[in-house]
Amino acid sequence: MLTELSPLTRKLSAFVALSDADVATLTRFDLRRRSFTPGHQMIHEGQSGSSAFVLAKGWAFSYKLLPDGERQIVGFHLPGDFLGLRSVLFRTSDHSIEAITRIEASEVLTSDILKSFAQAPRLATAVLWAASRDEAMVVEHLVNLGCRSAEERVAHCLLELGARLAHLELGDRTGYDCPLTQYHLADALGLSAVHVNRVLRHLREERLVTFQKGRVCFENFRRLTELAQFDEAYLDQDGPLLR
Amino acid sequence: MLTELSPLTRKLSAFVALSDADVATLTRFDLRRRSFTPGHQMIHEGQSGSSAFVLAKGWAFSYKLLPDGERQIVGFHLPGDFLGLRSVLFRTSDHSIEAITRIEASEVLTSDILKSFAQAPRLATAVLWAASRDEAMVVEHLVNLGCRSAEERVAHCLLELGARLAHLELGDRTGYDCPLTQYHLADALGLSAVHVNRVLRHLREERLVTFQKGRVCFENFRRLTELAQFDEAYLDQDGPLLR
DNA sequence: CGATTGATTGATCCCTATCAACCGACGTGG
DNA sequence: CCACGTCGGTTGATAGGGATCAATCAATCG
Repeated sequence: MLTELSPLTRKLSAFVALSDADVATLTRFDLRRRSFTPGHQMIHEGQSGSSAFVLAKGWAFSYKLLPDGERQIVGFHLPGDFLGLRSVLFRTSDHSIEAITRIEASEVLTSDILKSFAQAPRLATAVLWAASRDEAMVVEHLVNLGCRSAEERVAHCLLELGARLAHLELGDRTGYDCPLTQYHLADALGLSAVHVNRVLRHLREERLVTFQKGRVCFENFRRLTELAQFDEAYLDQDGPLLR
Repeated sequence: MLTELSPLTRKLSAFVALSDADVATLTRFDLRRRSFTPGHQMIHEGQSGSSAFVLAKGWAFSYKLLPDGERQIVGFHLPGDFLGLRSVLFRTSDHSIEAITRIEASEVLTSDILKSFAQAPRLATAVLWAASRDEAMVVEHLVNLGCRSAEERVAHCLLELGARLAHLELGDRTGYDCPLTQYHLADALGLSAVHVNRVLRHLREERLVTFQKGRVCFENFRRLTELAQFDEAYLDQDGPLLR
């Protein structure tokens, strides 16, 4: 059965045991299927009245631009992720989201979300949980920038993506396909692209990871995890709180 | 009337128009009043079964510790803030919270929260909104570390605290009382305490801000805002989405 | 085929960490 | 009441990590 559920349903089920009615409501989130080409701006900072999306296939990233042109990538988004929830709750979006690969996603209207909360309180809890999990990822990202060296940051980022993809069965401990450029990594990690390149070379020379031609290969998962002080606790919370 | 409402109620009212029943439910969050002394650990990372708090008076901060002893301060908390919501939703806390000043707070049990969601769906939406606002602050913090220089970071941090305190009428454009040490700033901004000191001296010499003896004084609010590229949009969202 | 995008490497510079020392304020205990 | 330890703030000297500037190269593409 699980294979027939949408990625979002699967994700939320990990938190609360959803009733059939809840699942039905969620299923309604999955109509209005759309697809986007690489580079498409799905959500614009400052835009009001934008809707949210549930990512079904492909990679995206959310970011903020500063007046001086600097770009900070806040996070990368993978299938199952809820995109632009904040843009809907606040009426005007405080960040932008861009497609990296070709993307398939379901558009979710503000009214869908608010109505479903009124009808299905368990679902509201589940969405709050999912939002909290996203916040936990941003927090870990913050720790990454605040406490770690360039090398540790790159390692941590590659490991986090690996762990998230593994949950989706899109990768394993040997590696995964990764459509990011070194510029993406640089803007996510607060480094220059030139330095990201050097760091990747060093990690390769140390036989820890390689990231070439769209593929990340873990050469020494153990040592890499130690180097990055990577602890995936923040990614998979232990089972349903609400039964 | 507003003055009789708890800080949390006031905050959530800014988003959804709460019914009397909702307000009553929230009022129940405000029993179990407790107080803590400076330095008290209100929430421990890794601890399970901890409860959440609504901060009524005083300052606190949440942080994460890395295995190597580095500390990243994730955010500072002011009256009205919901502390440890994530610790409750995930069963085990992924961060710690420590009191900076003497604190008064109301303890909120997990069961209170979950029950209230079932009874008052609007309230669930309001809490989700509040959580999203917190996430927006973490995101801005991330941008701070990723894109700004030491000087800009310090300026931005002092401005953000000023704006938040102004909303609470605990400060204005001239300045505010600030119980932070330079070590707090350092750990929040990914800098060394020594460097924070130098930056503060420089900002003082440039007649932009002073931070001495527990008081922040804005000397040139305009120029400081420009320097920090500070835009308070992420702090106050425009009025109720749900009426 | 020229143009663009992403990866790569080298040289140089500067911002910030680190180490070290010192000061004043405060609290505590002999 | 003074000695002492601690904590927060301050300043100086030095070192290093990462930015910046510049050039080259491979792959892709209209």
